[in-house]
Amino acid sequence: MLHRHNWQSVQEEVLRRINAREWKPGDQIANEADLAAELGCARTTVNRALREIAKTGLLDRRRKAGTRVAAQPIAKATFDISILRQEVERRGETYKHHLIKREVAVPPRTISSEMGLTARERLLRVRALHMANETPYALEDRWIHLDVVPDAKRQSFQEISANEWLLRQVPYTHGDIRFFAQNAGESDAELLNCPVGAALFALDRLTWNKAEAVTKVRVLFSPGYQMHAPL
Amino acid sequence: MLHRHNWQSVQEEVLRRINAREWKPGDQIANEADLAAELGCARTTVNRALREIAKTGLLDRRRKAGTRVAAQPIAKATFDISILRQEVERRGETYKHHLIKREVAVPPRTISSEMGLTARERLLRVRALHMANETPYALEDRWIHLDVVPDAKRQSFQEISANEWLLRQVPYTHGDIRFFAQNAGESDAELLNCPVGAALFALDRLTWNKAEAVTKVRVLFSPGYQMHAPL
DNA sequence: CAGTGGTCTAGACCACAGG
DNA sequence: CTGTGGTCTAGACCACTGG
Repeated sequence: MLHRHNWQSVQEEVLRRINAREWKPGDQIANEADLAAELGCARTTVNRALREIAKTGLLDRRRKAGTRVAAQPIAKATFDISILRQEVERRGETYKHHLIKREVAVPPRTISSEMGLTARERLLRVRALHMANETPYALEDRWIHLDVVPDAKRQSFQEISANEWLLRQVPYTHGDIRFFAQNAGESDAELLNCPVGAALFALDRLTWNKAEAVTKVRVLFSPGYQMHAPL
Repeated sequence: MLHRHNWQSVQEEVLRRINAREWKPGDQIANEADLAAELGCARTTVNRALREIAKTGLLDRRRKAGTRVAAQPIAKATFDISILRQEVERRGETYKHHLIKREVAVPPRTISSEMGLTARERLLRVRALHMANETPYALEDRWIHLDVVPDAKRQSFQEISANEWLLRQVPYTHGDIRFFAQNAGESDAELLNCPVGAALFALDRLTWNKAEAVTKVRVLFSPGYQMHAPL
């Protein structure tokens, strides 16, 4: 083994050994210094390679305990969650959106408690239908916390969708996203032009700016929608 | 601005500036050397901080062109895809699984073409029901390429599920995962103990070892299942 | 307490791509 | 051609934690 002088080739070599079962699940592998000596590079380089592998879940690293091949590999899939318009246009289709409703209202209890608000607080609700090539693509139902995003009052969300406006204009610190399946209700079915009861892919997304909830959105996708990622 | 001597605090400071719109979407920011001088640390440290931010999609970096705040932030959500047993047990529930079928058969055309096989090649098919606290959790329908995983012939998959055995024993180089929604068919409904037509969260997963397909699996989850991730 | 990973530093060279 | 990020190196100190 000679001259692994960059971290990618060190990574390749380590992955090869794991793959070939030279290092088996649960095994402790050589420490960074030894591995660096063996491969003929600096410890920093080995560190980089192993750190990146550990992030994928294939290695388990702890000070003093050393580095081990994960006994139970956990696959991590990373999905890009972009603006709906981009998603449609990247597929070479024509994007449009229609505003269905825009009102200030008191949300259901479940929403206000998720967002950490009092039960009576009024939020801006925006519903919109996103289209790809003139056919329904996704149905957006959003609640916006006006105390956090006062500018939203002055936005009609006709020219630009709430989805796009918020992502562009409003910073957030963290959030949470959930994927699930849901049967189309009557109004969903009508808007998405699909049978009542059709299985719809859905997501709920809640974003925060520090301790304050910014917006909560549910998106229902037309039947046939798939979300995919490399593994 | 003094003494940002570790990459996490450099990262915090950069994120703060983006968040506070001191650096706006599309703006080019200071180069690494200048930033290092300003913050009082080595360039390497700034590099680490910016590299990590760029991986989340919030910065766009190119040699010579410099570093810019992403004009259209793309959120990346990372999901842990673990063994079903672990998923159940982590929720504090009791896991069991039942083998429904184990046979060698010719798969449908769609499967064999996805896996890059000739239409007549025979694969091992395993269907199993995964249970949490004695109630159905997920239904697994799997095809295994026996040329790549000959050991699978000797496994009954009664003691250990195919899901777990493969992830533990069989290495793969890459794969692809898809999430979607699907209405429960009659046999799905019977096995999962849910109404026919219920919206089920589903995933298809195809894994490869270099150029050879290892296994293709479809998992249907019981109604109510959610997959979530931080953002 | 001592072994291991985590990180920082200063300096260097290189690869890429903008102008 | 030249500015920028990408990386490597040797050496150092530190933080954590297992034994």
